[in-house]
Amino acid sequence: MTARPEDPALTLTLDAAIVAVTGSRPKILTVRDNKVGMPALPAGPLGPEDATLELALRRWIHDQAGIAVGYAEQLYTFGDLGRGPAAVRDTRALSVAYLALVREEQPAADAAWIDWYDLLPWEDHREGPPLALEDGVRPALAEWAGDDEQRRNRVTAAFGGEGRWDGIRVLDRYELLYEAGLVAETGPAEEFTSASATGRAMAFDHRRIVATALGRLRGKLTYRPVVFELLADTFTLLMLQHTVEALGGVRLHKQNFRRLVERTHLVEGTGERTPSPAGRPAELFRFRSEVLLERPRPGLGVPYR
Amino acid sequence: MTARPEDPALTLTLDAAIVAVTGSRPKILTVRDNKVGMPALPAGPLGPEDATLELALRRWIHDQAGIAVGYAEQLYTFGDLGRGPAAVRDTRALSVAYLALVREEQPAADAAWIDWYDLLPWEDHREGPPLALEDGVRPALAEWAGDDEQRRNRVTAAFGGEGRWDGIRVLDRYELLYEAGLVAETGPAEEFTSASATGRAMAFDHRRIVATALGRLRGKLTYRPVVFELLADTFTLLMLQHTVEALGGVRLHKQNFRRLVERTHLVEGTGERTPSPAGRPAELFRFRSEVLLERPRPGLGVPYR
DNA sequence: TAGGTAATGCTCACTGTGAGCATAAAGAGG
DNA sequence: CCTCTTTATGCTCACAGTGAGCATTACCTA
Repeated sequence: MTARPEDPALTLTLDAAIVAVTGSRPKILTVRDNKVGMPALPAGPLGPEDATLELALRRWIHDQAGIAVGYAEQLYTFGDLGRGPAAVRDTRALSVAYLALVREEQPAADAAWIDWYDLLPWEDHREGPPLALEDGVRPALAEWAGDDEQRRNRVTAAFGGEGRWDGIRVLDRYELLYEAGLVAETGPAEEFTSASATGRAMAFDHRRIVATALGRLRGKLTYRPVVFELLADTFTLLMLQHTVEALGGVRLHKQNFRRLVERTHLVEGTGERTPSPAGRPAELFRFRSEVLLERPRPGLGVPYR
Repeated sequence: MTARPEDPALTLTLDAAIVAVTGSRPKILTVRDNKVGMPALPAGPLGPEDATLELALRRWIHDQAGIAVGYAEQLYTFGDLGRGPAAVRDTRALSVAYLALVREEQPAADAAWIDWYDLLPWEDHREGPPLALEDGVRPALAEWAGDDEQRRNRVTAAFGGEGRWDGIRVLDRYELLYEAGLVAETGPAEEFTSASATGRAMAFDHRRIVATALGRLRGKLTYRPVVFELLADTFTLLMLQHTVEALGGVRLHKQNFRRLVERTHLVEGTGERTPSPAGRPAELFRFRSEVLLERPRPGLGVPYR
């Protein structure tokens, strides 16, 4: 019952969900996979020289895309049989997925930033319950579930009942849609090809990885000040709020958000103010890294009811 | 920038942190590693037939230890150079670690259940701040940090300042102790060999995995009803409380705990009562799985101040 | 029958949070 | 200069959740 290496036919890649927020748009970096013709997550190898997985990730992202990753966090390791490019389908394609945050939408060779609500449209509730959800996904799921109580319960758990929406459960929702054959990756590709109710498809299981990343990020917001990894050094409270809203997929009460941010001492005002395009100019703030020492779990959570 | 398999000298194992709670004792299943002479986590291979990593894990745990795992969750993938058994040190020893929960301390061949506070003594605050922490770890860390503000801050962040203790940060704490050379795995093995202030050593980086598991489990308690995976079908509220306390490493206010459990409708009373060994007999409760449909994030969190 | 040990009920103060109302400080257009 | 528009900012109120205790009830054992 000790370690016993096996399974020689094994390939390993590091996949990265590289996230940036531009204004109110959360973006994710994708490359075009020529074989499949769909956007894919950038992936790189683990070299024999790399001391740790995370260092390997940072190395190849820097080498290949010229991006210096700030925050990085391991997400999940995917290793189902049959995943990965067809070329290696006879072997096991293992991939360790990472979430990486960068401050701006940096230009990268051969790559494109995609709004991740184009990939997961039902996750954006900033303008109220999205049509993609109410008119697209829910009815389709209801039909899929039929009278099967098991299925109905799973739908309820993932997508919530009356007024309930748990922003964290991104992966549950994607997996349910996948199983129900409602995403282009499984279902009838024609019906849902692109930008439809169930979003734009990605290569392999990459959309699952994106869903994992979004869920993890939403969860982490609450107890770690990760938002600031996505913002410039100084920012207005509204910019901060927009960033949190973009990630959480929910709109927040402005005054209460301000109160929360100030009460928790997450930021400190620089004396400066922005030349505002319209309206009263706002003060510029910066992240107070000292909070990390003062409170146990500093963060800017989104209150999902 | 697409997937590009590499690094052929790669071995993969699945390591499992199998957890049970007996009364008020959280336990973890270990095997004896004869090479190193220290307890190790059970590990198994990923076979070519295994459809998913989790199924592989369940398969070999069942085959080797005769244990049927209830809840299982992927924890983290470890792949630093130089980790793993010396025999494979020329290759990369990759290990995908899982957390698994079982209902009772089941007997298993060639394996032993260890109280995990023997491994991480500074994590048990049920009887107040543990001596291992106040008299052992803190002074040693203070000495290690010296005047280095960077180090002092890291100590504060992980171990908390006045009265602050974040139960979740188990891994941060272990890693800091590791880096400070205060655990037997790195430091002078003589001083801290066993049951000392910095706990019992394990083979390889397995104590790191245990720390990851404990941290994850403590976090998950708050928003998923995982405790019930560790309890029998019916239980008294005190048994439930003891289990939560065992995992959280903190004592709870009895009446308030009861109020919380009842208000959230996590359990329902069976009419039955326990023949109590002493005192008034308690009602037996069972988990109400319907909560999963009723509230977005049902759980029994431990309020770390 | 008294004492010990838990289970249960209930109160009170305080904090955090959701929702609004109201005011201040800019730029743009007349 | 005055007014309108657009944000930023201040402040209040009600209410739910939570930490801490006090008090009472129900069994068992000596």
